[in-house]
Amino acid sequence: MSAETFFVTTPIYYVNDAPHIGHGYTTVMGDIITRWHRQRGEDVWYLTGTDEHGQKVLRKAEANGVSPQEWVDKLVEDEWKPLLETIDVANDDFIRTTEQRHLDGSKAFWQDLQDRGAVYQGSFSGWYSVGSEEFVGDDDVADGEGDDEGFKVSTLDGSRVEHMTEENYFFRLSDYQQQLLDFYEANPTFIQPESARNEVISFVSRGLRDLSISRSTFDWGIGVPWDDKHVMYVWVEALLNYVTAIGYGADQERFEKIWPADIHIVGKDIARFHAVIWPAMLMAAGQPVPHQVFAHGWLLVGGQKMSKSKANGIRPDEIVDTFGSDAYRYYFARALTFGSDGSISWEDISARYHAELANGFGNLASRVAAMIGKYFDGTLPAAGDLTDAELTVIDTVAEAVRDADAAIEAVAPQDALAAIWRIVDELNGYITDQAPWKVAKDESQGGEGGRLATILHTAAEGLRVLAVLLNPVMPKASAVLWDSLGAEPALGVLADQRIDAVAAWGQLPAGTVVTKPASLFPRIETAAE
RNA sequence: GGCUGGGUAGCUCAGGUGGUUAGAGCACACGACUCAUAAUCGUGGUGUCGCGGGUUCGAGUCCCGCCCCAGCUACCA
Repeated sequence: MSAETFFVTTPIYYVNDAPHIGHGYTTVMGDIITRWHRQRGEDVWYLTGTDEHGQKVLRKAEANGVSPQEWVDKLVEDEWKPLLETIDVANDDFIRTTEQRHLDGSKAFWQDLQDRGAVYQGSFSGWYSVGSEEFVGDDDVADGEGDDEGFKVSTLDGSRVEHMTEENYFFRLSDYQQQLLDFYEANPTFIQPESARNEVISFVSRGLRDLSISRSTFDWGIGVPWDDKHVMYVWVEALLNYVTAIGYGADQERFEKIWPADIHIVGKDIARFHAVIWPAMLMAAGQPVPHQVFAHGWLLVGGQKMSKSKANGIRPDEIVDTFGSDAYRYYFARALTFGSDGSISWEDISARYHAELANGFGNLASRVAAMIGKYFDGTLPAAGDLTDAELTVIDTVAEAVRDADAAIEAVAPQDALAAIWRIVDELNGYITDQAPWKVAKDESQGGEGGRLATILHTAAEGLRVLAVLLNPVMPKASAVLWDSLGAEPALGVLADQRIDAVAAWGQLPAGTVVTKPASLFPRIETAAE
């Protein structure tokens, strides 16, 4: 058996357009899950990338008077890779489907399918739009009206369609219906959440048809290895990125170490490709199937699905420019139930930023550091005897850590953050109750091991835990906090702090240099709109 | 049409297998405090739980019917 690698993927994004907030959402969630697992000490690999073949890209490039390769190169460099910087994503790899490794790997995979008898040559017939030069799904065809009376038209663009038949290659998807159903039955968490699982099972139960997996009417794609008149159907080719990126057909040892994927994060619109076609292809190729496909919901703005055509999109860099990447990451993880549709709004982002990040967490870090500076000249004092108040803090922290970890295990980042925030609330309450500023007026309670020292040490320990737990979600602020606690010299690099060890109390040694950081989340007075 | 999910306080949402006066956060009001980012802490009200029936000692939670929203019902990705 292969060594365990926790392999997380996002879909590879179709480069037809510029990235929007939904792409950022998917990628951030994958990043949060990845970073958390990394801090559990697991061997983790996080893959994202771009899908660059297909007729739409070809036509877009032609319309812009450049070659498709030039077109995708520009989009990837100018739009897609910068997005990762913008939202502070630490992916381990970025695969482009125009890369040689993907070309080679895809051909190897196809050859394996062919060798195993999973592919045959047949004819595909369907409605073809001459105007847009592509096949149109049956559901997108309607009777024409007016000038198109008597003809069938595409409801997508109104162009006339005609029934056409094309020779191409087919994948024997129909052979896998029962295997898939058995697999879903035996692996209840393979497709999550339940709503997505229901739909997939319902779909497969109705029967599967073989899938045409090549095209011969254009050539912007990867050639079928034994027949260069055909290119691979872009969807099938795109799915292969998950294996071509990790050495399929080229580096067997590496491939076996990383594959299968532990979680494919996808939007619910593409759940079926990942939960039906993809495992069937892997079964056909004799490869293990992924552990889980997690389908997240839509982002709704004003109750409507966000889209460019509705002009209700909010650009990722717009949010990041105003609130920062940490707040972007926090907002999507905290405010939405991963897997369900959820409402977002600028007002809500701003409200949560101020209430939860600035007033709640940021101010907590600020007040603790300020008092250690004021009462102990910035040197963390040793705690004295613990009272029930401290024990309550310690218990709250331990329980929150357990709950947060369990929530990540269940792919519920919103619950993890809710659990972590119990620590923020507990600490703010604890400090107000203990009123160290009053204790400080009593000479007898000062000094190392005194009551004042105990309170501030406890608060600092709480912040230490928060920095560790929030690092996967808000790496920038967590790093600032870690630094302000003077934790690194004693405890090491923040990213190396383990989740399973974080709750152990008293890790910050006395004598640590605590400095008051610039505001973690300064209030945004100019929050317009 | 069929199937899936949802319709719960002003807003965003929790509410396994039915059980005391239906919850959280935000917002709002009042009070406390002053270490802190005019931050923090405490207290407080509000809900025809989509509509109409039914089962039950008892239903947001089960059954029937209906209304509304979203999605799926394969080759645009």
